[in-house]
Amino acid sequence: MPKVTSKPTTIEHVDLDVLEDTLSFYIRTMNIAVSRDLDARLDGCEVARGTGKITTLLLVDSHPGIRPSVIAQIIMKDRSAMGRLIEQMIEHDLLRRQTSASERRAQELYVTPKGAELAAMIRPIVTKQSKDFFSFIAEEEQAQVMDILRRAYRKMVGMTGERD
Amino acid sequence: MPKVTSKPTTIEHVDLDVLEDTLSFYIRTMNIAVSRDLDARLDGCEVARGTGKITTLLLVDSHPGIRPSVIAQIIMKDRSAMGRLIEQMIEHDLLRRQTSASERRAQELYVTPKGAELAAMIRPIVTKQSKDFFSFIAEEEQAQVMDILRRAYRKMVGMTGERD
DNA sequence: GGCAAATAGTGGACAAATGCAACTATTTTT
DNA sequence: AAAAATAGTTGCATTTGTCCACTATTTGCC
Repeated sequence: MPKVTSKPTTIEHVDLDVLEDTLSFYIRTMNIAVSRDLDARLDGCEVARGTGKITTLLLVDSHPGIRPSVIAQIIMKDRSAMGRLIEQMIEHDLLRRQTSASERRAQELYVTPKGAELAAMIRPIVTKQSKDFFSFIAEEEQAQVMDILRRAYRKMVGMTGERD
Repeated sequence: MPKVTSKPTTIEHVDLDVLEDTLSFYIRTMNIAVSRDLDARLDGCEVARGTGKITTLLLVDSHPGIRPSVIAQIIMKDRSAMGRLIEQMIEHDLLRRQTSASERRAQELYVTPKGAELAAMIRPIVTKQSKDFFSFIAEEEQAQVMDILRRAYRKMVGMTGERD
């Protein structure tokens, strides 16, 4: 039974119905905002727009030889979307691809010099953007949210938490 | 300086570079997952796919006469995107539109009987989906995250926190 | 009163992203 | 040796978002 209010003409008189208490609503909405902001800061940077490019670049940079399918799992894309993303980044001369010697079905990804340079440039930007964007949340609370979401994420993608 | 690990073939040996500590990464990633899950549950429901339809329906239902532009602010879309969304929902006979008597530039939105019915059906689904999806996070922590994100969201869209 | 600026909504064009399903190549199972 | 699983590719249809220009109405100012 929704509480009914009439003809609100400004946002201040609106309540969000059940969405008010729905975590998914806030995740979905904050996503739009934070993504937009990030795109704005990375404007022209060859890795703007859409989730994935940044993660892919950083991941390949710090895990030379990593496979597309592994990245796909991490960013939750299907293989075809992943393939296109990589194709795009190869055309931009950020990545290089070679089929694995041991597993000739699979590929190994490497950054190009240009890719490495961009990764180095982007790393601090991404970190700063997140901090800045959420700056109206206290550091402590940011950490808290992140900690919780990190655990959720890890369970979801099946990371066990062990490092190598 | 990224820590370099070589050729990971499974997700368990991957660390996320700086993204590991980047709140925006988790928001963006969880968004993909939660949206997909929601779409799956609402399959066929006329309001699946993409942020906005659900929020719009619930909002119009609980605020009869609300304006498109107000909803646009809430879900962070531009007016043209909002217009198309509404158009679509009108075609599906979920909403009804009439120009405001006092402000002939503006419109007032109302749910149709079918829209009201759908809203009633959807409300519990949305709530449950969020709870279920995040069920591997303790209730308490869910509430904590939600509380923080809610405040962030409100600041962002310029809600002052007063209710009507 | 009348003109300029702001606000609400519409419409078109265009570039991307997404998801699905079919297809090849390689490896593993049985 | 055949069947099933895995990695990646390709094509297609759908959706989405964005940008920009355009109309209508209202408001503010001179």
